[in-house]
Amino acid sequence: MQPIGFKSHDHGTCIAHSVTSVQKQCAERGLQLTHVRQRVLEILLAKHQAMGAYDILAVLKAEGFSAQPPVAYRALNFLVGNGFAHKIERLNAFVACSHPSSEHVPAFLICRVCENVAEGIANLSEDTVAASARDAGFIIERAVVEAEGVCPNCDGAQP
Amino acid sequence: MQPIGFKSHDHGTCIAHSVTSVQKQCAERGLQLTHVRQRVLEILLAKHQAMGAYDILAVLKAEGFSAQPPVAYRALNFLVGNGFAHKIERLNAFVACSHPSSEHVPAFLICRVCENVAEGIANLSEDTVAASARDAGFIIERAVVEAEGVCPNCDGAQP
DNA sequence: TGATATATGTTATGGTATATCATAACAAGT
DNA sequence: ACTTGTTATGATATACCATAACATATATCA
Repeated sequence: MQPIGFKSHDHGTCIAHSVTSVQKQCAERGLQLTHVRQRVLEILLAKHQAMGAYDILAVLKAEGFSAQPPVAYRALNFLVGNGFAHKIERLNAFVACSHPSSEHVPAFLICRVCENVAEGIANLSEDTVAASARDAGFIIERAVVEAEGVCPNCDGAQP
Repeated sequence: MQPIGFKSHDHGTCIAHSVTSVQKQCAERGLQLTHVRQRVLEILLAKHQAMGAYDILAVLKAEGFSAQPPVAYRALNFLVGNGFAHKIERLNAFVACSHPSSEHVPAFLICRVCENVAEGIANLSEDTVAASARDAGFIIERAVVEAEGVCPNCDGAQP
């Protein structure tokens, strides 16, 4: 599967499709995609840059939502916990999931110049990581790959 | 290569060997392994659990070092920047590197029960991650794998 | 309806990290 | 000796990230 995020595409339909997909999954799984939760998802979808909780909070505030930190964190925890968004630990920031319909190990390609983020999929089960874990008797429940580097748009433009 | 950290071993010699190795590398590479830096490395080596900067700071303080946050962060940045330690983003914490003599993509196996951490080595270049990056034209400069799960010592003991 | 669970509002606080400015220590050039 | 460059420390303040705790409201279902 291809990472998205470093190619131009139609954000409008991209956002609409993702929201529809998440709504459908919530309905199927008995999850409540409340107003705030959906709005936070949309805010994340509107960028391919990772957003900090306080950035999101600022947007919510401008729209008249209550804007104490827990409001953002609760919505983010809902989205992350159900696979609709991811937290990028390296940046203490969040992104909407690009592949929300399937279980996967996300691999983030983080451009250190423009700070855009693309999400790919890692296949750790065929990596030395899986062998290490097996040898050690360690059971992997969740995993993430975070790679920092330079995206094609910034390569050459800036060192 | 095997992860270490979930097997018992002789910490005393483990620490001594690591410190000697790092001292040697610093000498070769013209890096100054100052008193604080070495002490922080030793503090990290003394555990296989990740330590927060403020945990380290508390130890330093007890030993009479100056104990403002930048003291710990500067030493940690030196160690991380030169490959002698790693930061585990998921925990906002630091561990001494288990393979300080070679460039590698570290893969952390983090036990969510006992919070011990083992370090293995990932081979992303043969993972789908490398293909994704290549397709996207993204140049990976640094990467890390963080896996959360249950270690062999905790499996069965606690759900 | 009433009982239970889930979601939100709000205040306060805890934990992590860095910016900034000042100083020390030492090496190297003039 | 004097200046300059460089690297490491000391110290203060503040920015930034995240959650605890408790009250209130809304949904869901027996």
